[in-house]
Amino acid sequence: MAAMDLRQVADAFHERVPDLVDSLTKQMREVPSGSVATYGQLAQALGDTAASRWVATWLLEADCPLAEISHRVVRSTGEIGLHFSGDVSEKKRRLQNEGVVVSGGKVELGRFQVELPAIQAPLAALKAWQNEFVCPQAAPLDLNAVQTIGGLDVSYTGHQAVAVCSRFEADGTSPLGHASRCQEVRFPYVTGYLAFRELPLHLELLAQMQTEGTLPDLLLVDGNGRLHPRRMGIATMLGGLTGIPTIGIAKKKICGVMLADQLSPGVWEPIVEAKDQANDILGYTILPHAKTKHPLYVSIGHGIDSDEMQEVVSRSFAGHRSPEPIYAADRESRRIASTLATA
DNA sequence: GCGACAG
DNA sequence: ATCTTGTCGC
Repeated sequence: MAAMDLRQVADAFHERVPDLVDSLTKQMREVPSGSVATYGQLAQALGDTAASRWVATWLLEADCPLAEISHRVVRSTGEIGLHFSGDVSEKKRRLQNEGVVVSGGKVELGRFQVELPAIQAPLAALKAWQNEFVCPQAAPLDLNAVQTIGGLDVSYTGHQAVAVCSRFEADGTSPLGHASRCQEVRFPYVTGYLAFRELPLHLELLAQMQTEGTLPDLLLVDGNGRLHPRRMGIATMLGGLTGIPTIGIAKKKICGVMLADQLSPGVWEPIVEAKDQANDILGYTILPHAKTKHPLYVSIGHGIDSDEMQEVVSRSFAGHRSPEPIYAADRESRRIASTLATA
């Protein structure tokens, strides 16, 4: 594939990422005094109930611009839930002041729940993007032609994020150095949408590396690839956007089930959507070594097949839970993030 | 009560 | 991911 201009790819992607805080703010204006909405209802209005936890935690943040009306958002059970002041009775007081009846710690939703007007649902649009995204045809990977492998990870200090790409030789365990990029992050973490939070960083970093001539031939990405509710995890989207072969490496399972009953150190076990779909392998789980009880979840990103993926990841293990490129990127990004903490 | 889902 | 003390083990 002809080399992509990653500067342009990064700009185009950034352009398409919506501002969820803006959308939530607009929705909250539709919840008047004397009525309530639920966390899930607001998330659904944004396009996916998967965002309900983010809605709840965002409204609890001390510096949230919506704090003064956050008492109007309650749980789907009618329980009033938590309040940013740290005092639940304060939330109850505010609700009662606005005419909302709270009895037994609960609000009668049938009587007080607001009806939200259907508007632009940013998460629904992103979900559609994931479903429709087609990775450009990639040339078959020649593992012997791979010179360098990169590990990509991100650490945070508040809303400041630090992305690091750790470069390694093709053996997967010989370090060559790091490249890093710091940036403000607005998009929240919502299960299934990690790409929209972290890809802007990764793409900026890779565009920078392309300029320096240090772009790796293969990338290990923190997060999933095909092992994703819509088969479009961050590793897959990154590979499709850049044309660089990618592998997704996750420490926790996002979906699917393991076919086998047991896990043995060093053995790759397929993950499928359900046990009656054994022919459609989404990814693999593996215990890197006998010392760990917690497995890794590895899946194809883009431009590489399962055998090659297992070969590359297996030879990148060196005593840590994660493959060395990911482990190194994790440590370096945390180091830099801790540097920014008091700055 | 059960299930639990990347960073 | 981050917030956090001590504690167990190489």
